[in-house]
Amino acid sequence: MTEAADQTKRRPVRRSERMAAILESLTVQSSVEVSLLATRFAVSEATLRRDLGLLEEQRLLTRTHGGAVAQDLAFELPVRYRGTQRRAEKRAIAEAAAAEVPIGPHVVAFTGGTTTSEVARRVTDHGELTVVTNALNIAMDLVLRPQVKVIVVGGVSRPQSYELVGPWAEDFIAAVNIGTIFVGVDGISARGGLTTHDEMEAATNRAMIDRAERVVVVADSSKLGRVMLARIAALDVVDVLITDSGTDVDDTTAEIDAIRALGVTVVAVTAAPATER
Amino acid sequence: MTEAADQTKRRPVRRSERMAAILESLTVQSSVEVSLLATRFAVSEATLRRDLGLLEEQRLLTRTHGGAVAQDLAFELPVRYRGTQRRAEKRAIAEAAAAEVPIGPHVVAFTGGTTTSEVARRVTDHGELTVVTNALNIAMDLVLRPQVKVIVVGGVSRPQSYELVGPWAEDFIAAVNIGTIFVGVDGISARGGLTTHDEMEAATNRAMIDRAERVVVVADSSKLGRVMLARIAALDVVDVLITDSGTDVDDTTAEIDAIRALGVTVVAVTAAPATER
DNA sequence: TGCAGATCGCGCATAAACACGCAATTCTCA
DNA sequence: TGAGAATTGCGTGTTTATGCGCGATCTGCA
Repeated sequence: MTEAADQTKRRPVRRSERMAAILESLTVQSSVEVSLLATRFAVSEATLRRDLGLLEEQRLLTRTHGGAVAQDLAFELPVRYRGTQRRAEKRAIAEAAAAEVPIGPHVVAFTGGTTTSEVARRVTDHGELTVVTNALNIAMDLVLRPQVKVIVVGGVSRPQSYELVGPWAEDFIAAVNIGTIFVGVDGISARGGLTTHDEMEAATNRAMIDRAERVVVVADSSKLGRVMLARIAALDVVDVLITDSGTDVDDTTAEIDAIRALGVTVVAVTAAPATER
Repeated sequence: MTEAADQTKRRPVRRSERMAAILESLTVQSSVEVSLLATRFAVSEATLRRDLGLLEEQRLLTRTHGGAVAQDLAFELPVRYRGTQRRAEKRAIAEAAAAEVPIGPHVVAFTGGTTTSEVARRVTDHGELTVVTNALNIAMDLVLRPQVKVIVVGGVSRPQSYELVGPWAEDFIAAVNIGTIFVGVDGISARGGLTTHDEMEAATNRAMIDRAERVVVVADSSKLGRVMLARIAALDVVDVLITDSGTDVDDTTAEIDAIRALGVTVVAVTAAPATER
């Protein structure tokens, strides 16, 4: 498990990598030591203390004498540390999703999730937009872009997910009209519809969908056929599903066909090959 | 338009290709180095930094020293948007502000600003709290803490300031009850009251103040006696002002006395013993 | 409680990485 | 073919990351 398997890097490891590695260690180990980390990364202990200090400042761990221990929250890493999985797929999906947004002024909405975050970044490259979202991380990303007007749906934040949910969120949403919404889900299937693991999130996402003219679901192929606890909506509200043609072709295509049969336009992208064009 | 005309390319490696390749590396690698990329593409490091700069501008990655990391695992300090000015003062003010919050469950609110952001961090070190804020950066910071319940006021984000404002924000606020609110201002004076440079912000802040039982203003001494365009409220709504005893003692104390005369409890902290650089 | 050793925080020095402006080159388009 | 724009490399001064050494602080043990 400890792929701390020393690569015997003569060269010291850069700060960003060190910090990521430290956090990852803490998800399996619950505590780390300054001296060991210093050896592992081939840097001085002073430098390592600085790293730990920075991480502590962000509340991602707690310093102790001789090292650091995990913060409760470090077990469920926030979005930005979870993103490494299926990144190529997400990116390809995001490219395709950008094509769903018409040129010119338009109101686009995003629910939370790593895939939707990626989509949000791509989509907002293309001109002036108004964006509605209940995901804090997406809002933070977009707020710096002058050509994008960002409307954040108020509400209560579920820890671990940057999403704002609850009755306040739903009241807020009722006052907004959305052109195209990009929905991230934990599961999508012909039988189960759109599902997610959290019931509050499901209700809020449903409210947003109800206010949208056009519903686009973005989900990598691992979500296909999966059914989670909370149902967001049935598939008949969905206009388009953008996914990737995963590796296990059998199940994937079967499920895609079933979804198509329900009237959903399915776009299956191929995750980035060696190079594009 | 530039890269649309992607025709024959036999020269080294062009910018658009480099950028595509960099992004692709990041889908597999999570971090890249300037020096290695420069070698790989046979261009100078200066050019590569420019590439990375452009990509960062589009939020497709995050620069680090010596390279870049994929966007979703960038760890930056949320409150970066106004450097290190008067950091010692803000810190000292934040310490004092933490004392204003009673032990035990309590609803605390924060408006936007660098000082309030610092206060929010300190205050939430001390146990269980419910936090209401219209500042995206504060929300992002606190959402990581399991012991804090974060309620974000929905609304439209003003560019450059992470603050959510507007009529939607005010409607939202009307449904919330606040115990103690920490207000950041651009100016505070006996004559002008609490002021800020943006009128939307002023209205939203005012709405939050109206819902609070206790109003604490946090402002470093450079704000004392200043009057900006938009008035948030008169001083009679303020219970406490926390500031620092600045360098030019004459003006500062005069203004503080005037504010005290209006019934405001003024706490003037001394900026950190540590040297400021 | 008091002591020894480990750990820490902090300031300083150094080297790497950086941003910026300028000039030379290459490319685009008419 | 030539003018204008974009791209690139280099040199400048500035910022950032790192390692070392000092005195202060903490941990563990008697």
